[in-house]
Amino acid sequence: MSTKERKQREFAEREERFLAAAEACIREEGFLNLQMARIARLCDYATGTLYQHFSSKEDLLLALANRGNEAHVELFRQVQRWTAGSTRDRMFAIAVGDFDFAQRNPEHTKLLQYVHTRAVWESASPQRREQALTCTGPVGEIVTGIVREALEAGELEARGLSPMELACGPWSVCEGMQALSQVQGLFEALRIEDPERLRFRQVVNHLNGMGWQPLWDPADQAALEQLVSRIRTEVFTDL
Amino acid sequence: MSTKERKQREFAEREERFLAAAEACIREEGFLNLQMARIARLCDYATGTLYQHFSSKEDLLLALANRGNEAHVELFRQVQRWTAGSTRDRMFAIAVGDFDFAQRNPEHTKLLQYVHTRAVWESASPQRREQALTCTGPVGEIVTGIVREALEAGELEARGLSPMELACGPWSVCEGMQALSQVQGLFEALRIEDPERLRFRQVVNHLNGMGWQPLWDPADQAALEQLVSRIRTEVFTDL
DNA sequence: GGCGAATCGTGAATCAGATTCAAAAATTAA
DNA sequence: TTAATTTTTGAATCTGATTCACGATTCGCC
Repeated sequence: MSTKERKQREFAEREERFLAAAEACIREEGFLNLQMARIARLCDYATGTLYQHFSSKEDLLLALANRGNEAHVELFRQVQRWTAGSTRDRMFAIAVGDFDFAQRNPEHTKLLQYVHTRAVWESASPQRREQALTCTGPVGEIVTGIVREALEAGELEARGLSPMELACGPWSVCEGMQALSQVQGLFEALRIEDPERLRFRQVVNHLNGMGWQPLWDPADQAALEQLVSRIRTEVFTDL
Repeated sequence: MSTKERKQREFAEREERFLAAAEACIREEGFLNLQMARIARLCDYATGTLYQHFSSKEDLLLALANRGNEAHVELFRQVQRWTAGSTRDRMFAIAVGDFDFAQRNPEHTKLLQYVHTRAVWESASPQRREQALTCTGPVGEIVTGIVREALEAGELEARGLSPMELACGPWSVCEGMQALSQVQGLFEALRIEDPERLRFRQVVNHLNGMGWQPLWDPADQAALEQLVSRIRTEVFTDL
């Protein structure tokens, strides 16, 4: 059935072109002004054709978020390859990568936040939602891998939590700080001057609270900055 | 100028009526199906009149979120009044209250998440955004109040962070877990069975990591459950 | 009270843009 | 080559937010 396969491939290629066009549109004018018809026109297809790929605009947005996730996962893989760091430093590196990724891809970050909204999430097709969950799989594996290694090395104690549950701690700290910093003006109103430093401090605190060895002195700002810049040069060399 | 005052009062009353009607609509059919015209009609006003109060639908949604914030703040006040608990227990009580509030007001929680989205936030009027920031003020005061008290009592060390920055730690944990649990199906996919227990564990870990005395044994599940239920009966008596 | 000016409320009309679907085109099968 | 099937098309539909010209109301002043 080579013809059927070819069809499938072509279909996938077209979808990719749609997504690339959508991304271009978003770069131009932000994702709030994204128009379905414009995407189709940009690719020389009719609007209706677009709807053979995406059940709705929200569905397309989620697909776009999923697509961008690839680059995100790549960061995590880079951490995975960084065997020079301790398990704790690697977990911390995840947080640094996550932060830098958000900084470098503000539109994608906004989009991600938007599609994770209950309102939007529920308007996407079930298939797309499943795809979204699936494509966070690798992230989960990498992170729990680090946790598992730490458990085996005795650098961390499970205390009744699964590796995934343990990983959720630092994850929610990152996610939470991210969410807060997305609210424009909040940190200013709260008189918080250096959100980046604060975020990393919170992660350090949290890792300490998990008892992840070796514990850090959270007050040692210099050491923290050194670790961050070390991670940025050693792990995320391409950025 | 009593007539001018009366005008203002009537205007405010009308706004309140609009918001109440909007809330009723949302209860009926979720905030995604909220229609401006319907709200106006429910209050026996023309659509245009609604727009004298709210510059756009997003603006109205943010106003609605701000309005609901009142009940949220009330929870925090209850914690403030609970002088029987240690500072640490009080901070923990904030987390419990926050969680329970989200459970009890799912529509409001979804709405809050939605309006905090960069996309929506930026479509609201600057005045409304400011109002939103202002009305989180009391929350900040209560929480930093607890932190300050802990600092004075020597139960917590600042280590170079301001009270607000310290408070951001537990806050972001709550916010992050909240954000993750809003993504329908995520915890199931991650094989996390008891998000509530996990959330409280994360908060305990985090408070430990901040060095907030007295430290807790995070593995002591029974003690944790006891604290949670104690808080629920002693602090949030009305729920 | 009466008058013009200013403000307010109205809701039909406008506008935007997502979504649909009947017809046309292309592809496949016989 | 023709008929059946699938795909594509894009104009038409539909929903619903937003606007604005108009009439009603109130205000300040005489």
